[in-house]
Amino acid sequence: MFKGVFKIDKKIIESLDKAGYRLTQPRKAILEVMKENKGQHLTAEEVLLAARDKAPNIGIATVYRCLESLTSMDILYKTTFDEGKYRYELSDEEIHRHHHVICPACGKISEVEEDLLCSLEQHLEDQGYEVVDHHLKVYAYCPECIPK
Amino acid sequence: MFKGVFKIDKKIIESLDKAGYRLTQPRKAILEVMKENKGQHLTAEEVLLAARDKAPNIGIATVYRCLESLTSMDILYKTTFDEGKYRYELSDEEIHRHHHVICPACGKISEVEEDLLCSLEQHLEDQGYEVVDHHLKVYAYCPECIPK
DNA sequence: ACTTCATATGATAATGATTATCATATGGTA
DNA sequence: TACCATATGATAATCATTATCATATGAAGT
Ligand SMILES: [Mn+2]
Ligand SMILES: [Mn+2]
Ligand SMILES: [Zn+2]
Ligand SMILES: [Zn+2]
Repeated sequence: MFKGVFKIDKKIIESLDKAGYRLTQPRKAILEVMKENKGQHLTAEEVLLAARDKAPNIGIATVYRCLESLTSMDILYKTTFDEGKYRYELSDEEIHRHHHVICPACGKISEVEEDLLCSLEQHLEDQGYEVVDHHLKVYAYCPECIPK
Repeated sequence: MFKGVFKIDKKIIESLDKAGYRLTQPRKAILEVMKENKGQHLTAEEVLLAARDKAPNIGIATVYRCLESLTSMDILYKTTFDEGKYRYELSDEEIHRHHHVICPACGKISEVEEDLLCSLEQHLEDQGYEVVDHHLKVYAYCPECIPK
């Protein structure tokens, strides 16, 4: 098993191990970057720049590959705010993915931790679906931007 | 005002006129294509191919421009199913945008017309937000794909 | 119908994000 | 410490979308 690992959650280390991934320098750097930026939504380019402080030779291809595999094991969330590129953030601990509220005026992104989709999910289950995940973006003027 | 226009909803024609857009052959072709494919989600490329039957010389740049302006006046919805490209469909008549249910097994996309986000929207309004729109994708095994 | 001209178009180049390739490096195991 | 499958970094390739620009075309007015 991996040794000499600090800064990174044991649970994540175990997931990597279980999936047969090595804990390489680039992966360690990226995981640290994502942890240090909890609550933010970073592009691959932003991750690359931040990760270079920890692993100076890391390349963009590695960043993409790593973000992709971490996403596939639910360690990261991959989202888009319709800018033509993806953004990544550390997954929630809980089962339910949080929602995003985007202000059309100032562009600020807020998070909604509450699920509040029960009626929708119940509706689907009544029809024989089995819900596994969801992505909800709400466009809403934030309190500071409400047009008077 | 425009004359000799069949096949396209009067409401849409009026929106175009109000916004100062001309009713050109390419725009007519694209609107017809979108209407003929109601309920489907088309890529720019797919729209191009279908529109060529009606306007043989239409180019991809025009398709992108047109889809963009129609989206900006809410005649079309622009969505993505995380394939690295956008898809377009004719807007709903009602105020509320429908939701998408994507089956992780077969990839089928179903639509949910019911809103069912009342509690979520109420929650936001209680905090001073003013909701204007939302995009909801639910990932759910469809009845045919429920793993036994 | 004919003229006008601002808007729209089509061909094509440019951009930007992501993915593929491949020779080299490295992590975990024995 | 040696081994070798996995991972990496440099770089080219791909693919969707946007920008450019010379030409065409709608709507309005005659
Ligand atoms: Mn978030
Ligand atoms: Mn739809
Ligand atoms: Zn705001
Ligand atoms: Zn299915």
